[in-house]
Amino acid sequence: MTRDGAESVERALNILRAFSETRREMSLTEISQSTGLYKSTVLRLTASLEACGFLQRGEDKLYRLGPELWRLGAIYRRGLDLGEFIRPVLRRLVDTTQESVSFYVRDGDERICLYRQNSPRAVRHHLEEGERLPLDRGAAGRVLRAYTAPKWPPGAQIREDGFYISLGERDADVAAASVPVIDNAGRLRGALSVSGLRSRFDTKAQHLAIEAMKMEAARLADHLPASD
Amino acid sequence: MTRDGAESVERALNILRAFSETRREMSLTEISQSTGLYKSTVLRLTASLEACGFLQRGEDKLYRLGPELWRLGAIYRRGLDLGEFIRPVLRRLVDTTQESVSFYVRDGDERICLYRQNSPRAVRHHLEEGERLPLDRGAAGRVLRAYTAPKWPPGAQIREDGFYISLGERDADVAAASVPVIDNAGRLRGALSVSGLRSRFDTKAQHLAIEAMKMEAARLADHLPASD
DNA sequence: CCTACAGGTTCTGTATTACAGAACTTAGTT
DNA sequence: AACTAAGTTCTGTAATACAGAACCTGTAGG
Repeated sequence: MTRDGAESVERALNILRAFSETRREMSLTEISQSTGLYKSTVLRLTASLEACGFLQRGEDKLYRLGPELWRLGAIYRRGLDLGEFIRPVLRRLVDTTQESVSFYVRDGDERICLYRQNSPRAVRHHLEEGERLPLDRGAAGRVLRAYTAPKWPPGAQIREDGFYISLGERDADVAAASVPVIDNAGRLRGALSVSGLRSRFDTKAQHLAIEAMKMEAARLADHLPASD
Repeated sequence: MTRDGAESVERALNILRAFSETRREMSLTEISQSTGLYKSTVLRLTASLEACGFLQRGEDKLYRLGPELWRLGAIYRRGLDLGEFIRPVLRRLVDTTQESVSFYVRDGDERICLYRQNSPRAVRHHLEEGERLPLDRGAAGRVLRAYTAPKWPPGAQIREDGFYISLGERDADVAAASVPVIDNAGRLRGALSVSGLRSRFDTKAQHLAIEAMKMEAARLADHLPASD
């Protein structure tokens, strides 16, 4: 029994959460192994998920995520109102820096990578859209925190600089630089981040990335639609 | 008790489904009214939804959809692999026709509007992405059925024509034209559809829309990434 | 300042449900 | 034909989720 909720609901949601970019389809047995639930339990829970449009089961017996997630994900995304403007920016930044570029927003004590454009280079920092990362580590995390928690002591310096560079904070081989995206109403909408191999991301590359992101962030400020 | 599934799971999923483009946030009482559940039941089910990232509750006590839906919706969308290619097409078709343009896929006995670009005109056919519509009515529904149910008698003529025009099939004032999008492997990927006021959508406008959609569909065929 | 109302939260007895897990079915492989 | 693995069905029972009353809190109006 869960502390406040409904155990069977969380079991069903954990079935959904077992899907990922690399696990877009799963058999009954794979779901059972992944979630630790008995197959008969999985069968019963997936029947409800299918009935409500959250899962689909093909004639091959494999389960895939269902269209209701698209609809709800689109509602969530439109609440954010950003993709249309952010994606082209990320592409231009990849062209300029030749490194991977992301856009993050804060969610509680974490940050979420909403949009991502990976570097064309074979050796690159890999990350998936939708992934959650800590707030207290990594360039984008610190930038988001600096602009959303005014009383956080290190935030003053970050706001003064207007950017943050992390060298191996989350992963020893990865370096990243990040700048905030603030709209014309003065509200933080998220953080842009360029990340790549630390050995490549020298002072010159850092400077180039920061200037390019600052320019794009300023452009975005003029174009972002007002949020609610 | 549900026939095959878990009743509490379906209740929780119905809470999620109560959200829409026009109801992006709801109070506890609104969710209770919308779903017909007791407030204490809603409180318990939403606790699980929040714990798993499917809902968020602000300090204003309002519930909003959570980031896990973005992540799962993105997985679903990337499974489809289309948005990147379809959206620019829809914009060009809106420019050409000055009417609303959609892209649909079949899902069981329904079709889903995956992507949508509305007409800039004040009076226009409105629809939301993610919405489900019948398969047996409306231009896109018939096109999808013609290419996915070879034995459906009216399908032969539609395949021969390569398009379908509906005049007031779903809504008396709305007319639509639709063409299939078939990739280079010969697989149907969905249907493009232009829709607008019937009084405006005369023979000339229909012809223009169909030719423009056919051209775009042919271009898409060369660019669509292979699906699984 | 007091009262009323509406929304949100807590609590609990009990009927109902979801589960574990065995047994069975089906399909594929050797 | 035998074996294995995945999927499906079944059921006794422990555990759960629920209804709905009671309570709490904040706001508005008199």
